[in-house]
Amino acid sequence: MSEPVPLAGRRRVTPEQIVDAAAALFAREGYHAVGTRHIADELGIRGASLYHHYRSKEEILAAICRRVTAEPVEETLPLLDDAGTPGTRLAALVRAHLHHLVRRRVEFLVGLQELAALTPEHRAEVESHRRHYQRRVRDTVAAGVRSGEFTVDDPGLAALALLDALNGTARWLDPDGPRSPHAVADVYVRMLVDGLLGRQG
Amino acid sequence: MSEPVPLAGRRRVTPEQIVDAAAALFAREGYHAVGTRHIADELGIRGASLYHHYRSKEEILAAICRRVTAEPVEETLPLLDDAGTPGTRLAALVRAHLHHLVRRRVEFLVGLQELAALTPEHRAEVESHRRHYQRRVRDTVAAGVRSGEFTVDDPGLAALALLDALNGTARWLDPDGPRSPHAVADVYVRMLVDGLLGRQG
DNA sequence: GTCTATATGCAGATAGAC
DNA sequence: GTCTATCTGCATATAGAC
Repeated sequence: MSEPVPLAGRRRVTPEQIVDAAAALFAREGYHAVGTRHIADELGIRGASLYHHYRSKEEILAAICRRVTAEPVEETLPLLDDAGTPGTRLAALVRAHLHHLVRRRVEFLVGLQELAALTPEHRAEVESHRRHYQRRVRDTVAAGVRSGEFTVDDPGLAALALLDALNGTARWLDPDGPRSPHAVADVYVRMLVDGLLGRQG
Repeated sequence: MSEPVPLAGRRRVTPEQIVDAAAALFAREGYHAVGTRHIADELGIRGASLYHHYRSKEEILAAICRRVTAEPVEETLPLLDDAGTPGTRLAALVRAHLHHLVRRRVEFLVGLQELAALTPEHRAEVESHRRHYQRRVRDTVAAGVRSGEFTVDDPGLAALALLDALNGTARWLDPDGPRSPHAVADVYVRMLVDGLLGRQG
């Protein structure tokens, strides 16, 4: 998130600040509803100045999406290679996944909703990362089924349901709300790993 | 869905056909990415002719959203008033909810993603229906907890997780794919009602 | 109920000064 | 690295003929 963005005044901006400001606007109003001038206003610069940092508005969107698809693969997925049973490893993934969703909430919403606005190349990149993530979760669920730790019928569907439940939190989980993300994570581990996946013991 | 829409040629259209065509386009490309001419092209009429049926593009969007928020409240929610335990009633709701998602798939995706494009009045209407639906599910979960049928810690979070898992299917469930919606519903009832909610017995 | 023609405004993007 | 000025095109919506 870098730092808070001023509302007006002439200044120098970084590519990071542009991505932050654009992500917040895209998440709230939608990519196509937000003009380049709108992004620039938020940063206190003129629309033309954006093009010194990015070659097009779509490149800004792609930067947002890249941030939010590469990170989980690089930072969260390795938890599935740690020691422990599939159940303990997936419990760790659930917590880390929710942590990531809170940290990158607006970027995540943009990446989820604005896929259609990406060029085919950029979209393919995002979808490839997402499929990879989903496949690793599914394989871990399947390992737990084989070892007898889980009791689901279809590891593929279970992985989809688990990830959809996790990702859905981005729409309503408020870090400053009554339920802290940490408390939600505790409940979700029980509901999803113990409940949905049917962890025994 | 009424009937298939021709690709070109001069014809008379109904408000239903406009909504169908617009919903498909909005779901695929996003509300703001689709022009009124684009919708008209799909129907084989001119852009101006749309304004005989709807006063604005946003009214078309509102009609799509109304269709997909009123229906579940009127058709699916009554299942929670039937006889049976909270578990059997929620199992029926899961099946009906998935059935609705398949039948109104594109409209549902639009209603989920384009809330920000609605006028405040139309958005309030949609959100009110949605909150009502969620509240009824939560209350039924809570009833099951009180009766000892379910074992979740937080009925509110459980309802959210359950609905997020259900709604997520709209993004990937393909009626013509390898898993039939009916088969998916069977698995989801087991995972969500027996698993996530911890139904005993 | 659809058409042609058009009003009006803003979109993304570029050129070149400072 | 940001600015002013501007290009070009398409957006939503309306007026009035058929």
